[in-house]
Amino acid sequence: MQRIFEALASAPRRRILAILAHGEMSAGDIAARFEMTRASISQHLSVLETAGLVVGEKRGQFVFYRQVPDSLVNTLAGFVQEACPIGRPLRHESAARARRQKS
Amino acid sequence: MQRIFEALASAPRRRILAILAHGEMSAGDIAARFEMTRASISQHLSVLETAGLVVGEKRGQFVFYRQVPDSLVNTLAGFVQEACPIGRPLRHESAARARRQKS
DNA sequence: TCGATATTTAGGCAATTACTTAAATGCCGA
DNA sequence: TCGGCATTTAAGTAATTGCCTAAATATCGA
Repeated sequence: MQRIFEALASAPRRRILAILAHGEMSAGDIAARFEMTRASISQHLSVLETAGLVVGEKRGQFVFYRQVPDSLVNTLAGFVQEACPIGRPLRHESAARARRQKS
Repeated sequence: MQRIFEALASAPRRRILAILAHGEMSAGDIAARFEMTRASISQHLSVLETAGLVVGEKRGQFVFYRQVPDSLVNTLAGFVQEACPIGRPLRHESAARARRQKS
């Protein structure tokens, strides 16, 4: 929980998650999308992995990273449930609030 | 966005949000729930307010804080949409993933 | 108006973060 | 087995964070 939110506090790390939303990718290919050294990206990946948001799998010369399913969304959903005004299931929040605000 | 995730990276600040989920509360009453000086809580409240997650309203001697509706949930929902494997609406995530995992 | 209460602001300090460059590790193919 | 590529680890540095204490600001009630 703490580690997940710390991981999400960094824009490059959020961007890495967005990239990995489309499928796995090697560390080098990820790094190629940033203007930052490979070492720095490796550190970001390690933060994400420690938080349990991604896993890296070494295949030959490369390390392929992918998202851990559920981890992110479950944490955020759980947090929203205790941090948002009670009695408002996550799935209805947007519409329900819009209605309430209008009236 | 950046400010919101930075705000959420702190456990005390997340706890403040959870407290304010039940309704508004004065800065002092919030601070009373923490083992931390009022000055520190005031700083946390200021971070949350700068992020647009809460607003403080001065009434007499007190400043009452409350959550800004939608702000948190909309940001998180928007982020999940681009950071999670595509084609999975937030409202179905938990159940759908549970089913998928079972099969 | 005075003294007490509520809150914020200012200044300082220790710990952490986010980069960097350089070196180490591991795997591949000639 | 050697040279080269992919990646991580190590070490250093500048900037930021989170807390504190002390001081400032504003409001209340007598």
